[in-house]
Amino acid sequence: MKTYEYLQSFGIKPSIQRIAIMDYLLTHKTHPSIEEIYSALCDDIPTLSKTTVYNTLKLFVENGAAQMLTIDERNVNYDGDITFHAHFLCKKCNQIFDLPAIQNEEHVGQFSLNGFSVQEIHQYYKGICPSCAVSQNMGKVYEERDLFTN
Amino acid sequence: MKTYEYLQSFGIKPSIQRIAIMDYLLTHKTHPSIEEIYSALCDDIPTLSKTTVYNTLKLFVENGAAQMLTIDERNVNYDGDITFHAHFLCKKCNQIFDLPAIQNEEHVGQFSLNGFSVQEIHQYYKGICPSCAVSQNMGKVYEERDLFTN
DNA sequence: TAAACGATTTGTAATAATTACAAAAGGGGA
DNA sequence: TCCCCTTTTGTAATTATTACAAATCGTTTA
Repeated sequence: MKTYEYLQSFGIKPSIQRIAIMDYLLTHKTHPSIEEIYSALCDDIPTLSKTTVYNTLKLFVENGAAQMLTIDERNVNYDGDITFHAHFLCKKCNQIFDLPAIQNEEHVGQFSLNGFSVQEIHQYYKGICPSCAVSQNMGKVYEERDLFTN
Repeated sequence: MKTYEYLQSFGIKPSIQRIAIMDYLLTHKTHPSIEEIYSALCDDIPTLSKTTVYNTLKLFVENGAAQMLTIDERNVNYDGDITFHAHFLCKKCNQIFDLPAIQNEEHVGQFSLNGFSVQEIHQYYKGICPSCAVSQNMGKVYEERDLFTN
């Protein structure tokens, strides 16, 4: 499906900017921030305003075409993948990764939990990602070697 | 246990400010923001600086005496309850509530998931809380009545 | 084709949260 | 009391986000 049709399927009227932003979300699984999207698209759309990126992503979220992640305390991130999955934030490189969610049968649509009307579920993990764990261990190795060389 | 002993049990050297902030966290289950804590304690400690509140909560989190919640995109919130539980953010009143977590056996301590070294798990729900749901329905009732009175 | 209208985009300015940093204050031990 | 280290404080800077009005765009209508 073409991106402008995809937007229309969420009731969103397509525009150059909206198509470009949704395209970016669908082809970059990096859970980008506003800044990342803005910087990346500035080359193609030199007149692009950061306000447009804010407005557009707000529109996408309101229409269910994207989800907003609040895993990183520094800024908000966006995900064009609206299927149910968990996210992992590496405390070292600040990258966000997809992980399978702890399944519970109730995750489809709106449901009630202890009297609370739940519209969204977010499962966030924080820690160290595999590649940062490697460089962390390399650091340890260097430290140990230093014990001998000193 | 007195609060200064509680802090010491996490390796935190007590001070007037640290005790007051931890006391606030332990007696207010509102998941307060920096601003809420600062405003509340200004009466008792008139010289209190907001920077101290930031520094202190960072220290608490680093020492495992409190947890930082990133459920609200507007600001960070803190929780003195360090037991494993989920959180619910009401999109209407922006209050945060405790809910039981989806249990998974791995939630104790650090563990590995798909090669990712997990140090923290957060389960966030977003939607409408019971009391806001009531006022929302009342709004509907008023609207319906207006259909007749107009 | 041009005028008109509503929706979208843009740029700037304001707001709000957070961080950086250096000076001041506090709290023991010698 | 002096000294040293830690903690606190205040201010300024930075950053993310929002508000808002002007400009632009697209489409419809005359």
